[in-house]
Amino acid sequence: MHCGCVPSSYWLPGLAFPDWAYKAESCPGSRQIQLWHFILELLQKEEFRHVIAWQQGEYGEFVIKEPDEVARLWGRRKCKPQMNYDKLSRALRYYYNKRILHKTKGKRFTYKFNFSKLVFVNYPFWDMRCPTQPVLMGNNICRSPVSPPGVQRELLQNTILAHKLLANQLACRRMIHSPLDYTRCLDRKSSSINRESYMNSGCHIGFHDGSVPVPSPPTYISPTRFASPLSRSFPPAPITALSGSAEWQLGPSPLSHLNQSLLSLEEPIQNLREQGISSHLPSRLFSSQSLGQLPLQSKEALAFLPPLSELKGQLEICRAPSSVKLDPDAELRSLEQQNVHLDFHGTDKTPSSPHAKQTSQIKQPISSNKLSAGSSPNWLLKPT
DNA sequence: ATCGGAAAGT
DNA sequence: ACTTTCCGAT
Repeated sequence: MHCGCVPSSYWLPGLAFPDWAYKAESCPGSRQIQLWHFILELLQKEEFRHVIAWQQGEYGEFVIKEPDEVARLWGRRKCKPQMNYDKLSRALRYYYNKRILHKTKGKRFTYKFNFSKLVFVNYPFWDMRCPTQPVLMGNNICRSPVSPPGVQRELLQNTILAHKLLANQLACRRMIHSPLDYTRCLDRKSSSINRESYMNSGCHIGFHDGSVPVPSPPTYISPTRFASPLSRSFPPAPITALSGSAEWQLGPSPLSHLNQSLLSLEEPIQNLREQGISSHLPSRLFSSQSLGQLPLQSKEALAFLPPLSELKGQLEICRAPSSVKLDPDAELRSLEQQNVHLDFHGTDKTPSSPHAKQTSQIKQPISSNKLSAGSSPNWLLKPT
């Protein structure tokens, strides 16, 4: 990776890293690559399979097959010729407390990523096709016939966390910029976007089509409040509701945060429906109650988000003033009372009436539980 | 091999 | 902050 501070994220087939993860030594001002980025990078490349590889069957677990070689590669990258596995492993051990990695006890040179942490701060969209090799989801989110046999809990959790992240990002409308804005800011400094903060934001969301790397992701959501990849607190700050002028303070619990993020998503989604451009939108918001034994609060409600291809439009709508007022308390109560299930297939071909209240979306439970444990959810299928 | 304290480096 | 370096303990 060169280091001309290029706008694009670094795109490998299936995995994007934020730019700052690829700072080269000669690029002043940007960050050094971190070891776990480097590890992920190696894991992603075929040519290092014999050196380091994902452990089949255990999501996020990897084996360092040739410790000395990995250390050598790491030392080369960091210009530390004296690097060895003893030192490298010390660095890995520092990740334990940061919840980035943990050791798989009893297995030599085997570690495991805590992806649930990583995902929602850095990798918002993971493909669910390959349980052991996380892949960025993109435009194909609605195209691929994705129905992993027995979706692993962590993957599902990651996806949910990713949705949390995006929900929160959507809620932070003032932090969202279009790629157009960004292109402009590359050419001139007159843009309102601070380029440096953009580059350091650490969370560029983009597309890839599933088979070839996309040179330039068409959509960015950035900068985010999650500038630090390891920022402890999620969410770190109050979000701003999209709907009205009222600022919703985050409650103390993740549940209330999530509900608020969910609620703030409802209106833009509803608006999209009313404009008849909702082909990819979820027809329901759902709660993880329908998701089996996820290690999540059972009442956590989630928004099934549209593909990124519609995000921009959605964001435009986010900026539009709203006539509909949300009542957070009432919505929260409603969510708690209702066991709302997700209807994966039901495309809302018929746009809701322009005067429909968005509360109607979440007050209609779907009878079948389509994400019960053990089933093969096809919630990434494009509704046609 | 693995762990984690300590200190020093960037 | 994130290692790198060193090292005694397990």
